[in-house]
Amino acid sequence: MELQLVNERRRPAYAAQRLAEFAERCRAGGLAVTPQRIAIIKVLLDSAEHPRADAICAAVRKQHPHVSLATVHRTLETLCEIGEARKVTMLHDSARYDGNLTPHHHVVCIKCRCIRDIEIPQLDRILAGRSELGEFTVLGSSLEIHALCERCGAKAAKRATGGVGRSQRKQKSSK
Amino acid sequence: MELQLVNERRRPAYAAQRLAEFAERCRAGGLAVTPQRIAIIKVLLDSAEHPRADAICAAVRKQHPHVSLATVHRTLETLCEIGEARKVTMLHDSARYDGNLTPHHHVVCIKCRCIRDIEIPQLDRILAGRSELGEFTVLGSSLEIHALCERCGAKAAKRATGGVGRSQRKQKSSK
DNA sequence: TAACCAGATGATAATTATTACCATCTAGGA
DNA sequence: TCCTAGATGGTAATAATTATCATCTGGTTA
Repeated sequence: MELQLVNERRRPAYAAQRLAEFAERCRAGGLAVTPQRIAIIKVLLDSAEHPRADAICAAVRKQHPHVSLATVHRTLETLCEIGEARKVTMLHDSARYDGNLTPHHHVVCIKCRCIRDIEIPQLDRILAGRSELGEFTVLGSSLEIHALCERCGAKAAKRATGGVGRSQRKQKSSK
Repeated sequence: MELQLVNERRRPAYAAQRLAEFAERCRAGGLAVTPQRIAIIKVLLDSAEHPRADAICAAVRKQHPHVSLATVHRTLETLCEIGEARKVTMLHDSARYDGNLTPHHHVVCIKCRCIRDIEIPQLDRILAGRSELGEFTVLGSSLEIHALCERCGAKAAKRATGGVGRSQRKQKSSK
């Protein structure tokens, strides 16, 4: 299977392009274009580290020392909501455990966060043949499929048809 | 690609088997076999919910009302270390963000938790063709490859050869 | 251009999950 | 049966995130 580390040399051009489009995309998503948001997306686009909120905040503060950590947290979530960023750690809220040791993967409902096991023997076979990846020594892997479960899908469909038309972005997942 | 939800009917037999082997496996892993550990693995094996520590604790307390939540947290981590359980949320400690919106996946070092992007166009193509999975509506997916980065792999190798031979289980990741 | 206001921010308190600590207990070997 | 390394319970401490709220400002409208 074709499988390779992303070339870091592509980053500057990609970041520049995304930054150029950022203001327009904010407006499209119904967001004000603030200096904080621009500073935060800039740091994120320039980083290869998949950083945490505190690291982004520290980097932003080099230019804008007044920025609040709460703003950074809020902004990152907001950017994810309008699709300008992606949270790598979908289920980071709390640790979840699995007693099933047989090779398997997971489907996760993005709303209620229920998880079910899935089997993909073909994928397991392909990955079992890989022991290194660039400078990394491969130990294992796990595919996480993001989905809506039956119940949450039904709710979303009902809201879409019978809804009162209020801003969709406001809907928070019911933890 | 073969890809299906795991059949829940298999669980009872699997759980019984694992439970029967549990004491022996604890000893093999250098762990005492305590009533708490047995109660915790039993709850975990009987659950399809990929539960959190507090849910496991609540279930355990139905039989052993005295069990501490701290013990449940510790035990779950310990079970993962000897390979009797698996943490679904490898990177749950804190949220990590990514500004790269092009389809890609991640390699994660299990020691230092550094993350690098990888591309697997073939996998993306396969998954893009899937819009439902049992009762789930598929939205996206993310493969997480667990690995050792160059630096951490080198450290581990040095410890293995020149080490003082103390219990490997004790080594905690340096956050 | 000026005035307005919904939404954004900063500062800080509150919450939540997890880990640290330590006195006590116990599994399992001598 | 005795002993001790390791396990546990109870609780304090920590760390990440979210909530709250007074203030501010981007962007629309008059």
